[in-house]
Amino acid sequence: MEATQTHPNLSDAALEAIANRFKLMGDPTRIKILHQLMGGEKNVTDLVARLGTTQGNISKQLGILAGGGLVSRSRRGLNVFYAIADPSIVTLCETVCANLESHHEQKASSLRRR
Amino acid sequence: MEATQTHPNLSDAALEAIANRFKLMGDPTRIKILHQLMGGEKNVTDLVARLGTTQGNISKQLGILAGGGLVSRSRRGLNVFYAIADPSIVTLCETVCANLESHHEQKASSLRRR
DNA sequence: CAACTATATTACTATATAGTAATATTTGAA
DNA sequence: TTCAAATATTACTATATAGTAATATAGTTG
Repeated sequence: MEATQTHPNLSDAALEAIANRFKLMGDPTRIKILHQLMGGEKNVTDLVARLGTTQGNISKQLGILAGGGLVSRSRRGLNVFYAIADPSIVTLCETVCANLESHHEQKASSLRRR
Repeated sequence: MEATQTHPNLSDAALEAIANRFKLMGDPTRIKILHQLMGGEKNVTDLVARLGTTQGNISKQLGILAGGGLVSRSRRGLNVFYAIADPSIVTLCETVCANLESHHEQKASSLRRR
């Protein structure tokens, strides 16, 4: 017998759900939206002003994020405010971030080579 | 003055790097490969047997993962063994996993509605 | 109501890429 | 060498989707 596994054994369906979550976060515009929302809820116009793309595209990407349950939507008058619906998003970004930072020196030195 | 921010302020380049990491993990086949590698290093033939796709595709996806620094490659004789090069991958999957699980009851009950 | 603002949707284009089949390369053994 | 096994690469197809421009819808105000 081997040592007990330290990682969960996941079904294909579970793995596909996981991949889908990452996919939602795997687009620059959507990550930038999420990053803005980490500073608090924002309406569409605000996001359009902060990011460099069209209103239609922001609405579209927000729709995709909302569809995946990553952000919540709440209308107040003319405005629709979006907010991060799942705090684990922040954790995920922090984890990746920490990792990218720790590879910086390494990457810089590899660029220095030759 | 507002309270100090609890989230990092990231450059566009950093956000794009983060998105790229998520993108690499945002494909079912690649996540399944990573999941297999969580059980220990595997060679290509082994992965082909475990997952349902062609050898060429597995090699291709492994190349993409290796290019992104997510897996390492080491040849031993005729075999090439791949292993997870970045333990944070496991953390990321666990974080998503925990979250999907906590939404199960909720999702099930919403299906039950009507 | 009409006019206006904010957001969503539609139709479209262009691009990226997952998957496949076939072939090439690499390595070890006879 | 020649052969066989394992892996990588190439050329291709089909599909998904990010982005855009234009239009539609929803809500507000006069």
